[in-house]
Amino acid sequence: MEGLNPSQERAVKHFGKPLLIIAGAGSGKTKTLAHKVEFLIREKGIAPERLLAITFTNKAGKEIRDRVKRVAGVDLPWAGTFHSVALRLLRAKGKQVGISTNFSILSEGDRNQIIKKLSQSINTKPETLKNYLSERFENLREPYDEKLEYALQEYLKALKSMNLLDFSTLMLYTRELLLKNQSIRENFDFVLVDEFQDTNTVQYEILKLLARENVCVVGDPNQCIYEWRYARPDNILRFKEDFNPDVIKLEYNYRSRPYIIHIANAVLSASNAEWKSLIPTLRPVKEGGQKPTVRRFEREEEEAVWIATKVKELLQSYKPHQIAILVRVGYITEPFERALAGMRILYKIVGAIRFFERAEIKDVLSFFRVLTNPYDAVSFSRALEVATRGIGEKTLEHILQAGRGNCLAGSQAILKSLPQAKAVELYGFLQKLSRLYKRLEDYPQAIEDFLREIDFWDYLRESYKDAEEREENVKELLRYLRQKHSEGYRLVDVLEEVDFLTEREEEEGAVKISTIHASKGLEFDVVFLPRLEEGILPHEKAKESQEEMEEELRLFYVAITRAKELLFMTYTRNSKPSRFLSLIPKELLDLSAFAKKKTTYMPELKSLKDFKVGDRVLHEIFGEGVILAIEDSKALVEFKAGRKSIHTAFLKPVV
DNA sequence: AAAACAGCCGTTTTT
DNA sequence: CGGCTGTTTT
Ligand SMILES: Nc1ncnc2c1ncn2[C@@H]1O[C@H](COP(=O)(O)OP(=O)(O)OP(=O)(O)O)[C@@H](O)[C@H]1O
Repeated sequence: MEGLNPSQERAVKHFGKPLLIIAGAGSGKTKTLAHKVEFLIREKGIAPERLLAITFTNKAGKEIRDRVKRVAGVDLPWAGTFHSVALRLLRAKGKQVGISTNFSILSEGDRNQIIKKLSQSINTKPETLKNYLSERFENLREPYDEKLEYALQEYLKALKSMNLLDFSTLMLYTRELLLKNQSIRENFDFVLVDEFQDTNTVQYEILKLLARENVCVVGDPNQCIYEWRYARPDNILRFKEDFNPDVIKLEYNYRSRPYIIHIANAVLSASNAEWKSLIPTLRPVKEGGQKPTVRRFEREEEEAVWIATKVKELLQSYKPHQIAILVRVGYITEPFERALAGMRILYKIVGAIRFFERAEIKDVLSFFRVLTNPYDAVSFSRALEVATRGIGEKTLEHILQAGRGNCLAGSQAILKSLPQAKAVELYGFLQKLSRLYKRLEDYPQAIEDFLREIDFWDYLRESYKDAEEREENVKELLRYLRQKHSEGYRLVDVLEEVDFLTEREEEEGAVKISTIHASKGLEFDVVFLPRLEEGILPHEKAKESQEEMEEELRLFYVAITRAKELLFMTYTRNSKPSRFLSLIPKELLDLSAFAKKKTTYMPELKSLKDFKVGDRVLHEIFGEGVILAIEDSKALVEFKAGRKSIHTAFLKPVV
């Protein structure tokens, strides 16, 4: 088995019992999983169509499919996210749980609209209802509030009447289906789950209903960064109890240079997570490398220009797509865009406002959606707004009533009872829609003509200030449709892809600007981490709870461990430097920029925990000890091995 | 009843 | 800056 170390090889060849692979970043988890898929197919005779491989993103799913195709020459139809797998199951067997199988997916934005309306009707904040839905659907909590439960039931009814499913009801009904029809599990001979730390409760229950002995899950709880979305990193602990798996740990990091790994370990040592003892500390395989740099700037423009200059310089030795600027929040990217553009450096933003969530894109797609699912009132409303004048909320209500939810039938039905002007307008629109419908075979051309018929381009110019950019986006969408069409995609396939796809294909020749979240599982030669400031990382909103602060720390860990060769960490004086920076021992950093300016490394910051003189503490290497004195953030500790002065971040309280 | 407009808010992370 | 709300105009 070439290219694998002994532990990885053991994991690949393991068979006959549940397996848990638990390991830190860059230890080859994904690689091992990919090899395991091939091993199962080639050596164990598992039929590819009976192998379920669950990934965190659809992109990762596609990578596995492509790889299996390349290496083993077979298709792997069941590789994808929980959601895409759920979609396929419900399309095939949704009837068994009362779902009509031509349902469409409710987008995030439209979902929020519905939630907002419902929350108004029960006098709560949308946020409260949204959390309630998550508690009930993702976390499988029992009903615990009468009013909210009422709204939830209304929500379910609304979706049902529109023949729509959102991301959480997709999980909900899938679980229901699997509970009802246990034989579905017989369709799969092996189940694998990557990024297991970011699965939530309902997904775990789904896994339990799909898998028995032939199951392998792979994860790193320290890389759980979706707890805010009800991911449960402790599913790993539950898996250990429920499945009694063999456990294989991987400790060698093949990705990063040693300094980077030591920094990542130092950051992690401040975590108080319950699973800490389970995960081996990362050990570098690579050698050499440069110390990661920390720099401070007055303003974000200055920081951006410095980074852009550095990028320019590094482009001599690194490929553009091997350089990434990773940010905590999307809205701080403008200075970097400006600075990079100013230096004629091509860049690509990922994880920003997603292409298919843009208003103008949804405008165009709404016409298709109405035609494939005439009960989709959300899309119909949007379509009316774009293509007609004088037909609004009230008329739509009448339409829905007349058609008992079917927008197209309802429209036909009320034509007679409408004032003439409105009737003419609506009739004209229905005519155009019907012409579009008849030409759906060639949907790219049909929609292009349709858009012209409804004067869509004028509509764009009138409705939006930044019309040019939006025109560009629509043209991009048309190009995308033409490409899909030429690849043999039917319209329904395209709409399905769009529901889950967040990004258009990425360009090879561009530097990446991405959120840290969206960079999960990726790696880059060069990583810049700007704006490492209090309020940004850790984010202001996370400071209220210990759990969220832990997640912020993990986010920093994930960010650091994306880097293979070079890592640059910077902050501006808009705020105090991130407390997480002070977790890193100075010896691991290149701080030369500070030496010149005679500034101290960083202001003293409180560590995540408070210690007093006399506290018993634990250190990873020196063991247990007692604090003799505390100075700033360092503590003088008496260990068996002697007295040491240690940053409190590396100490854990002994209880 | 629908559209246009003006002034307000507050900015996480996304399958 | 963008999205929402309440108000005014058609
Ligand atoms: N045995 C090995 N020999 C050489 N290179 C390896 C080996 N195992 C993994 N690698 C390389 O190490 C890098 C990290 O691997 P991979 O992405 O699979 O790690 P991971 O554990 O999934 O990381 P993360 O948790 O950050 O997603 C990849 O470039 C991979 O090719």
